[in-house]
This record gives sequence, C-alpha cells and structure tokens, in this order.
Amino acid sequence: MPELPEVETIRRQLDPLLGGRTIVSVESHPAANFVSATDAQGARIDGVGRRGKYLIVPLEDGRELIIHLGMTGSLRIAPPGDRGDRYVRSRWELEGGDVLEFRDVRRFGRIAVVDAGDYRSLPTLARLGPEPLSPGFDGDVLWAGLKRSNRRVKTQLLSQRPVAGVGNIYADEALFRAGVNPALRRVTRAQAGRLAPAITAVLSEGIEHGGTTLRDYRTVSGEQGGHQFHLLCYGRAGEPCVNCGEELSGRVLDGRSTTWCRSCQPR
DNA sequence: GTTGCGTCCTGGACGC
DNA sequence: TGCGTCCAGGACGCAA
Repeated sequence: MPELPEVETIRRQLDPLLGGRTIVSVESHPAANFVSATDAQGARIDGVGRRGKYLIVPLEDGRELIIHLGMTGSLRIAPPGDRGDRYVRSRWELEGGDVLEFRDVRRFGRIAVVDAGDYRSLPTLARLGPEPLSPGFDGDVLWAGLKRSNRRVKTQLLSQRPVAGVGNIYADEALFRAGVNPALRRVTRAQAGRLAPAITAVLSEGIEHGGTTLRDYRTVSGEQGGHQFHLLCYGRAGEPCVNCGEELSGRVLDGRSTTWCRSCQPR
C-alpha cells in the first residue's frame, strides 16, 4: 500500500526515465478513476515530482498528469509489445517505443490530467498538509495542524491535512516511536514535538529501504521494498514490544487496523 | 466547517 | 475440493 516512501522511491526511479519524452499514444481502462489518462496523449513530459502520496508529472503544455497509486497501484516501464496482465489499467506509449504502465488490482488508484496547480477535482491534494521531509516541518507546524480538529490523532494523520504522505503503516510506526497513543483526541505541544521528528524519521528510513512491501508494492524495476523488515509496531499485535516487552495491542480505530503499546503509548 | 460512516474494489485467508 | 464470508485500506461522498 503505497505511502510517501513508496511513492518517492518510484518517483526517483521514473524521473530520469521519463523526463523529456513525449507520450505518443494512450490506452486506458474506461472507469472514471483512470480514463483521464488519455488526456495526456501528445504531451511532452518535463519530469516527475511528488506531493504527499501523489505523483505529479508536469507536462510541457502547462498541464500536469497526476497519479495516485491507491492501495495496489504500481508503475513500470514495459518494453514494446509487452502487454502486462489483466490488471493493467493505463498504458502511455512513449516516443521510442517504451510504455509507462499503470497496474492496479483493486482499482483504488486514480489518474487525472489538470491545469498545473488546479487541484479542484482532487480535494485531498488541494488541501494537502505540509511535506514532512521539508525543512519547515517541525513540532509547531504539526501541532498547529492537529489542534484544529477533535478527531483522533491517527485519524488526523491519515486525513493528509496536518501532514502529507502518512498512511496506516507509517502512522502506527511514528506514533509508536513518539510514545503517542493513536486514539488521543487532544495532543499536547510536547507530544507533537516528539511526533513530528518521528514522522520524518520513519518516512526517511522507509525511503532508504526502498519502501515497504507487505503484498503488492513493487518498485519501477519490479523489486520489493525492504522496510517491512524494520517495522517495530505495525502488524505486530500480540507480539512483545521492542521497548518494554509488553504485548502490543491491536484494534480497529475509525475503520483502520491499529497497533500500539499500552505501556509505551499511554492514554 | 466538522465528524463519522459507507462505498468502491478484488485477491487471499479462513472456516465449514 | 468448493463455496461463502471476512479482511485489507486511501480517497471521497453524504448525512447529521
């Protein structure tokens, strides 16, 4: 399930492969989530950028190709004639014959072509919080974002408003490292001060390891990420806490599976 | 504007 | 072996 580290890993691999190339033809699944892919036909790609979990591909004509990988989306550069499997949702044929292929089993991904910066059709992107890897992101910025709402702190992180790019895996990991209970509705300045660097750290380490592969995620070159071997909390309910040895707890919180340590992350 | 919940989607795990 | 049920979860729409 691609979060910021997985999307950034893909961005770094795609950028040198796509920059300066022209999209000569496009095929797309007819579903509303994907069909806009065809709008990029004939455009020249300027590079590959990212905001949160969104890949943003600037086009020379002043528009942007936006790709969100959803839960099971992946991108690869396929050789000419390679049609992929039945889960390929969009194919952009590039000048020279290679094909940029978007594969998405569960069809939760999304593709849009918009005028640069006009994200009205993508409300989450339009209201996206600060980039957690930018120099300006710290405890004060996070606290200002969190204290505007009364929702649980984990639910707020997943909303992409207080900070961009955090999904279920890295939210659990960051809250665990910061010693912040995921169900808290009011976070103190001190807790935000611990949580912000924890978010930055887990995301940075996720990038260093090439992302987290639990099932579907693959890099552009088809490799699995390596961060699943470094998770301290997510998905480890019932196992001993690496800090205190107490059994990690698990429950569904606002519809999302959540793991935490009752001892290290008290209410 | 905020909050909480349902919906989309499909492969895999699991129980019978 | 085959069938039915449940689960995973990011974004978004809707009702309160």
